[in-house]
Parts: sequence; C-alpha cells; structure tokens
Amino acid sequence: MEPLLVFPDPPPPVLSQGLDLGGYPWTGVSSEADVERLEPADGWPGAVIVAVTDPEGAFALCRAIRKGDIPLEPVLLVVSAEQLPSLDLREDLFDDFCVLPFQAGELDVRLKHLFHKTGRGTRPELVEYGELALNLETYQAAISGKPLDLTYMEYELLKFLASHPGKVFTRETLLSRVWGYEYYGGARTVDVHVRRLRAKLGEEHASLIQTVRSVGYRFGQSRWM
Amino acid sequence: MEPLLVFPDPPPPVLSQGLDLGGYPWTGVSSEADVERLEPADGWPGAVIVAVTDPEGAFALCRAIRKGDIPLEPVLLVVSAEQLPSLDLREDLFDDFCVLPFQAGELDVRLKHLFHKTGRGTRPELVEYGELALNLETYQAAISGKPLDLTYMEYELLKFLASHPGKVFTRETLLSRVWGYEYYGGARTVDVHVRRLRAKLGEEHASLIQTVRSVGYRFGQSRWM
DNA sequence: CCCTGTGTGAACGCTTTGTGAACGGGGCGC
DNA sequence: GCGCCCCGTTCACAAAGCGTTCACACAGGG
Repeated sequence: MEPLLVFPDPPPPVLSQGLDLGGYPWTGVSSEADVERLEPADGWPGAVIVAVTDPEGAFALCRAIRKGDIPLEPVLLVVSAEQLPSLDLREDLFDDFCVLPFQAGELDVRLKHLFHKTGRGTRPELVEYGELALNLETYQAAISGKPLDLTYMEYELLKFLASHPGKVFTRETLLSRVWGYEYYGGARTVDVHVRRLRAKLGEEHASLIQTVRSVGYRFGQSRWM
Repeated sequence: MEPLLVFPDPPPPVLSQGLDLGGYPWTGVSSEADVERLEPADGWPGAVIVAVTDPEGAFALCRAIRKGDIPLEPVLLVVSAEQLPSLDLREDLFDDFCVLPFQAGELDVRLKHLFHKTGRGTRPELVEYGELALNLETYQAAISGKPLDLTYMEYELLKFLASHPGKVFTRETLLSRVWGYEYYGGARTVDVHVRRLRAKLGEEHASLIQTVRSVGYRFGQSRWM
C-alpha cells in the first residue's frame, strides 16, 4: 500500500502511533511543495490532516487538495475538541474527522470506513511474495503482473505456502492444514498439486516452491540463507 | 424538520441531551414495527442508532434499513469504545459512527456533516460498472443503454454484486446479504438467479458474472489488486 | 549399484455447476 | 371471490471441472 499523506511533519505522537499500530505506512509533509515532491508513483491513497497545531496550514492544504490540484481521496481531518464548533462544513474540505483525544482504534476504523466508502475498497487483503500476489477477496493470483489461472486447491495450497515463506512443511502437514484436519488420502496428492503449481508459475518462477528431500516443500528462500 | 429516528427508546441520556441541544427533533423507536408505525409523512430524514445496550437489535435495525425496506438516509451509529474493533465495515450498515463518550458538539457536527453530504447528492443513487447502470431510485437497470427487464430478486442480486466488483461471494453469503439474514433455503437458488441474470445481460455481457468454482460468484474483473 | 524419494503423464470418478422444467404462493385484474 | 399470471424456489438430469490415484521414469544418496 502506498503511504498516506500526513500533515504536519512530524505529526503528534498519538497520530503516528495510531497509524503505525494500524499498519498504515505514511509520509509526513509540512508544505504543499512537499505534497508534490513526496507523492508516490500511484498517487496518495488518502490523507490525514491534523489541524491542532497549525489550523491555517491544515485548512489551506485541504483546499488545495479539494481544488483538484492534487488528485486525492479521501481526507480525514483531526481536530481538537475546541475546534469542533468552528468546523465549516459548507466548504466540504474533508470526508471525515476525528476529535482528539480519540479512542484507541477509532482512527483505524475511520480510515477503513473511508477507504471502503470511496470505492478504493479497504486495502485489499493480499498475500505477496516478490513478484507473486494473491488477492484473497477476488480469489485471483498474479505473478509479474500476469494473472494466474489457478484451480481452487492450487490457490489454497499456494496461499498457504506463500503465507509462510521459507518454512518447510511435510506433506502430512500440508494435507491437514490445506485440505483439512480430517483428510485421509495419499500424500502424493501434494506432489501433483505442487507440480501443477510450478507449471503454472512458469519456468522462471517454478523454483519458488522448493523440494526438501525426505521432508517436504518450502516456499521461497530459506530465512537463514 | 421531520424528527430523526432514534434507537433504542429511550436512548441514553447523553444522546437525547445532545440531540436536544443541537435542536434536532427526534422519535425513539424500540422495534422495527415502531419504525413503520411512527414514520413521518415525508419519511425519516435520518437515523441515530445506539448499539451500546442492545447490539443485536441495533444491527438488525441497520440491516433492515439498508435492505431497502425503510427508505432512510443517512445512518449514524453510536457505539462504545469496546465495540470499535467489532465493527464490521464490509456490511456497510452505516454512514458514520460516533464513539462514546463523545465530545460536546461532536454529535451535532457529525449530523450536519452527514446531512450536508447526502443533501448535496454526494451519494449517487446510481450503481455503474462499465456498460451496466442501475438506478437505485427507480429500480431500473440498463446495459449499453438498453433497459433490462429484471425481476425484484434479480435486481437485488445484481445490485449487490455490482456494488462490490471483483469480490467473490459464496452462495451462503449472497443468500444472507441479498435474501436476508434469516433466509433458509437451498443454495442452488443463487445459481438459478445467476443463470437468469446472465441470460438477460445477453451473451455479450454474460461473463460479467463469473463462476469461481468451489467458492461462489464474482462480478466483473478485479480492479486489479 | 540399489533403494528410497520425487517428477510426470494419464485416467478415473466424484463434486460442482449449468440447464430445463415444474411447483406453488402471492398479487392483481376481472 | 375467483382465476390468472408472474416469479421465486426446488428438483432432476446433464455436462464439465478438477481432485485423486496409479504406474512408471528419473534422480540422489549411501
């Protein structure tokens, strides 16, 4: 996920802590010039603008964003309780706001809610490893940007392996974790699925799934090598 | 101004005081039956639903509202701090939320903000995806400019799917989200409706609804990750 | 060189989905 | 009030997809 725009720089500790706890990458900006200079390749996915210490600067930034100079949606404004009555809603400068001091988790929920409403969706749940990406919501997989046409079990197996890169799993473990705890069937089934996965990953990436002789399979590079 | 719908009845003192201070008329309801019985002539202008004392009832009411049984916009949810993590945003049951204990004035500003946004029509009453367009106000659907003659359930299903493009839904999820939470019936019902939708969409657009084998159905292409 | 473990291709058979049709309830017009 | 029509649901059957298994080839290690 691209980093959120955060104003000012540095933001108040409560905010940076809240963003870090929620797992949101962010970039602090202290001027409109920074906004352009630090803009990610895909553009800003959203902004959190704190109006407590520098209200004029904050609202000026909101206006610049809303004027369309900076294609950016959505905007979350953070204000102190004293500033509440002065919020001018007619200007439509922000999509949501948060009042300090806020409850733990409120920031996270508001950001999720905003992303959800503005159609960028909650940041899609992804499993990524290098060129490989699995979208858990759409049941789609891609490598190097090219979609992979995986069957259900192939997808599930790859998802499990890619979720634990570097770790070796025995066939029995894979059967119980991917197929189900009550599964009773030949361990060679895993081999066949691994083989088909390797084929679909392509020659270039087939080595993502490595055979550990007499043990099982490992996805990706070992952690200590 | 018509009174706001407030749940439950009586609401917590902080809420009634906040509404009274803000000059909002309101009517307490304690059941879905009340919602119909006490509905003003022009319909409810909005709702404030408190989920603190009776979460199940509150969320059930939200669902009833969002299912379209009660034409009502917008919905403000009030929760306690402990309930924050459990807010399920995927269901899209509310437009904004407020965390207890809230700052004086926060309620007022949030309501103003909500009315402002809905009043200006920020919330488009259209669902669009490519050539497909659904008019939520008139219950009409069209593709490539040609009107589609959909039945009620077909419309509801297509609306739900088109509202979440790219995402895969199991039959069970579709039954609960489109048909209703209490629905008990065969999952194959979904198949049949999907088939009829595909037929009415025409050969050219039938692939808008894709089968994800062993999982469910997906509408449209994934906005690629 | 032998033995064990793994890659490979193909075939079988079950599960899932598509499809046509019939049933039955509810609403509307007559 | 009666009957018709629309439409949601269910069932039975057909077809396809895909997971599983087997047999055999090949590689690695002792």
